[in-house]
Amino acid sequence: MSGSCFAEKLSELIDLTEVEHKTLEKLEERQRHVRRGAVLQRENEGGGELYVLRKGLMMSYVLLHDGSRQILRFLFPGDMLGISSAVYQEAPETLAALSDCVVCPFDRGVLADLMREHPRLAAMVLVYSQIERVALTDRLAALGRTSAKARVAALLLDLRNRLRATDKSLANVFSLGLTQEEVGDATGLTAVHVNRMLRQLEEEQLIAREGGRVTLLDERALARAANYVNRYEGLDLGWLPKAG
Amino acid sequence: MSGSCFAEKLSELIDLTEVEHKTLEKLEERQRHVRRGAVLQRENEGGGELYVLRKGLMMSYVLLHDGSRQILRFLFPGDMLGISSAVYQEAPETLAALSDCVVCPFDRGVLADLMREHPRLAAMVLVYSQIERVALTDRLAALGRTSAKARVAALLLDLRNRLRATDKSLANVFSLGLTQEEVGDATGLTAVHVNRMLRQLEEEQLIAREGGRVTLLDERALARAANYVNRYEGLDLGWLPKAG
DNA sequence: CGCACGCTTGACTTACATCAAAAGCCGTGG
DNA sequence: CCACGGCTTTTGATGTAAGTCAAGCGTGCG
Repeated sequence: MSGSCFAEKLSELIDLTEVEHKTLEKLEERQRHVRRGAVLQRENEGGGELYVLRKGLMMSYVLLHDGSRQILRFLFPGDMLGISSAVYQEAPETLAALSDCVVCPFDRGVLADLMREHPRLAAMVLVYSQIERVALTDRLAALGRTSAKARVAALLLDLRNRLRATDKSLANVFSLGLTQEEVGDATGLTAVHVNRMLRQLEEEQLIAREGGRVTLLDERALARAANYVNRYEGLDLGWLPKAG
Repeated sequence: MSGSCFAEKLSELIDLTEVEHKTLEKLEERQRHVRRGAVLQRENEGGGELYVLRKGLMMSYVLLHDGSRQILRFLFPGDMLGISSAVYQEAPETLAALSDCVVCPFDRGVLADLMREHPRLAAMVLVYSQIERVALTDRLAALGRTSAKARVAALLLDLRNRLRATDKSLANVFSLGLTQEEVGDATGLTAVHVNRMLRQLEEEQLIAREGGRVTLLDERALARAANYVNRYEGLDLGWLPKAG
């Protein structure tokens, strides 16, 4: 087992060579602990570093002029953070920790080195950036065209699926680790309405709740109600450049 | 001037070498004409090819179970299309032409070659994919947290700015080339409500309209109302691998 | 010419927001 | 160990932005 979280994630899709492993370990040489609630990078500030998230749950969000917040994405162990901020002089989004986290900061130059020396890894960075793109378009469609209930259901399904990516043993029960306010900021709803939607899902026997833990009782029906597609399946990587 | 649309777009950000130019021309060796309304690639179908859009206006969209449509993105000359579809066995989105278009199809293998032999171009593909990512998150925030009027205003501003990227002479007047239904499908609104918002923007002297042409009368106020940020500025490319 | 499609406008409905208040829960300090 | 203050969660009453339905109009095109 490698010392790199990112490598571990890549290993699910391709077989890494020894050299590739070594290269990826360079991304995670340094470590930094981030307290729950702390901000790793603030919107409109410069000097964006890149990170690999090693442990914990984070989110990225933007604030609008009226003070409202839109959560753009939840971040899980193995995810690479701050690529978009690295491309801009000023970060387009804030990165904040939802639980105590461990991140590995690395320099943009290291990414450049990686792209120069390891085309296949460069291609994989592009692949993940496309997976994320598709996840964003799914959410865009959800916000633009689906009901409040569907959006909440989709969020529950997606969180569970992404948690499961790091913890295979995870079944239908999990603690979502978000306040209803945060669920609202992710789905474009108010906390009050999120509460009502959760209760409705509960009444319809689609989920159960007790003390912050959620159980998905009827995953099939939930996915139907949410227009949900699991985007972590169905990839095609046959075209990648050869290793080495 | 190069024969490649994509190269032309890249040239705005970096100075391409002779060899890089040659490489990019390979992406646009073949040409295909696409009629207004025609579909280049359909959601959930396989065999996704990649394209560079050379001429015209296209869009990508998804259809939901209830038949409603969410337009994800408008595509302009110089844009690379179908990267996300190339990563999946089945295309996650439909590509359709809003006007008569010319596209240049190329194989995923060509992209792999490019990434292997030209790290700097590979990095630029990643950069554009991040610019697009940020554009999507801006739209996500708009759909989740802003009013109908703001969303319509943001769409008008963005269309004008992106049109101007291909035609520098474009000022404040342009024909948007979209039906109000399409504007609605992009902003998560109904055609009827789009109409009302346009009229309101007109009444407030923010825009003027006549026969499909729109004039932005007060760009500053419009941007403020829309929470709009132009994402085609403020890039930082100092970290790119060296050419060659 | 006439038909289809897009635009416009009005009347009415509805999903979600807002406002408000009470009750649980959780860490902190006396 | 308990009391307190500050978050969350929950629920009800009311408001409103945007959707739905419907009809009339202009216009380009077969």
